[in-house]
Amino acid sequence: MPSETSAVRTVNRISDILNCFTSKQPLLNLTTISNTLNLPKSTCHRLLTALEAQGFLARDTAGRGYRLGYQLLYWGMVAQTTLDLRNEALPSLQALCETTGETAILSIRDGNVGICLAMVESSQSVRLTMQVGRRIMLHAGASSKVLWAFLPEPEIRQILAEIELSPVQVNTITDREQLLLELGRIRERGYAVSFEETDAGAMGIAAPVYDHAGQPIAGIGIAAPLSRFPAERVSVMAPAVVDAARALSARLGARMNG
Amino acid sequence: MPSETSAVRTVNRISDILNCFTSKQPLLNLTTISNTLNLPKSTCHRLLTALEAQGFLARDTAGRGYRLGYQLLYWGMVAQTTLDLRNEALPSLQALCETTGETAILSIRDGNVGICLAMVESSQSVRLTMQVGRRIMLHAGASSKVLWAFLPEPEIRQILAEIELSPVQVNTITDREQLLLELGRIRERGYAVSFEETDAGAMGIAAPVYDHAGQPIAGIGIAAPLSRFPAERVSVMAPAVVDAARALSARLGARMNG
DNA sequence: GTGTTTTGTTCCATTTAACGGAATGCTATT
DNA sequence: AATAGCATTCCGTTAAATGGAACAAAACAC
Repeated sequence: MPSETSAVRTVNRISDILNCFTSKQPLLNLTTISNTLNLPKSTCHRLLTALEAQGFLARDTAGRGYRLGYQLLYWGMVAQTTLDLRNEALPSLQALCETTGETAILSIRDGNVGICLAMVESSQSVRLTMQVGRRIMLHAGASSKVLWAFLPEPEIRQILAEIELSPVQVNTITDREQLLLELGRIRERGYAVSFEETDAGAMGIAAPVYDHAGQPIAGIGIAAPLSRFPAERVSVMAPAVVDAARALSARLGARMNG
Repeated sequence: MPSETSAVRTVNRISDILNCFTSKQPLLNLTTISNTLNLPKSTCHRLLTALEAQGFLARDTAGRGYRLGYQLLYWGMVAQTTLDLRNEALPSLQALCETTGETAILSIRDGNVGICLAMVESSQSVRLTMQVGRRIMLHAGASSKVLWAFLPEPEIRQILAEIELSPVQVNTITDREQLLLELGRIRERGYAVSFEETDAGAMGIAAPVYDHAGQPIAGIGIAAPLSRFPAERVSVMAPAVVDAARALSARLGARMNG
């Protein structure tokens, strides 16, 4: 599944190599990577050596394989601290977490994936967990759906055509028609809701955040265990989420119509 | 200052480009990068476009420039969760923070720079702050000095010859002879101490962590405001730091001599 | 310990993919 | 409308990356 569409092949290859590493597969050796990407061993070896020299990768202590390097840690840190959206959002998340008592999440769309940009965890012992930086699929979960429900129709159709609707949990929407209708409902309602679309025993509510140009650029929401959050409670808590999103939008310079 | 020594030029260039971005200079445009690296604009443009396509970089909302992309956030996250040293160290840091009441830091050496790998912040209102992933210079601060004080002599001399001893704070050691002597003192004492070498009004204590092969691979230490930590208190608190380092080493499979 | 397989590393002739100078296009700014 | 400061595209050239194959080093089996 090597990626295409890029002006410099080497960049794609590097990206492909880095994407071989996941939390579940943190340690890979030359042969594995070479096979996965259908890259000749010598080519792969040369790239890996170069990546290691620059700190993209590091050899495991025992020398048994490669892992992601500390340089990525550093760049990730710089990326994080320089995202002004994130900085602006932290107070809103904090407030949202306090008023609802649940984990508050800021998500953004990057192409056809969502990313958790920031998070404030509920202090309750039973709580939903997320990791900053984690990629999420656009079709499942309130924080994901809200990221594209408010885009212009053509863009929505474009994304809908491109993404894969793999089932994640019992209620994941896997039908394109259904999903399109759901996005419509989200627009009407002004916020997205999900029950067990991504995690068993979990639900979520999320509302869109707009930038100064009026473009939907992020989603702010909460995730809670079902046990504490029956469907009836959604309409009670949703306003808090919508308000938080609106407040953040305002802080980013968005002008609300009406 | 483009880096050399790597098998694939493109990898170096990518690394150089990414390193143009810092917390202080998060937003850069084509011309700036092109000038900084002495790279022809067209070449630079092609690379930037490719990097953007793969998520290494992202265009600023207003389209005025490039910033580090979310993909780096993701890779950074994966790197962080897969570093077993970090996972092993967190309990030690937590304990150290509790017994001393100060911010506890785990640092490692990556070539000629140190990196803050993990941190547990003191709950005191006046406290030292660090950021995970931040790069630190090897010659200033206890957590830095301890990273190479216990290396074999030739390696120490090698590093000493390569690094630049720029003054950071009032007490930063900027003389190579002095620094060599200081490293000797650290070896004798078994831990490193610093007073205002990196931050005004701050001090630090750090001890070496050894891996299963007996190699010094990390440093564990505390950083505190001077107001709370006069020189007399060092000898009282140092054992706690040394113990934490020793405990972590043991957990990593290091066998202590004696 | 010896043979065998697997994995990692180096070599080098070939060719393609990256290169970069120059021309063009696009926005702001005055 | 003119200018300046950028960003983008073009295309002939060439060096830089390529990858098959040979070699080396572990890891494994017996």
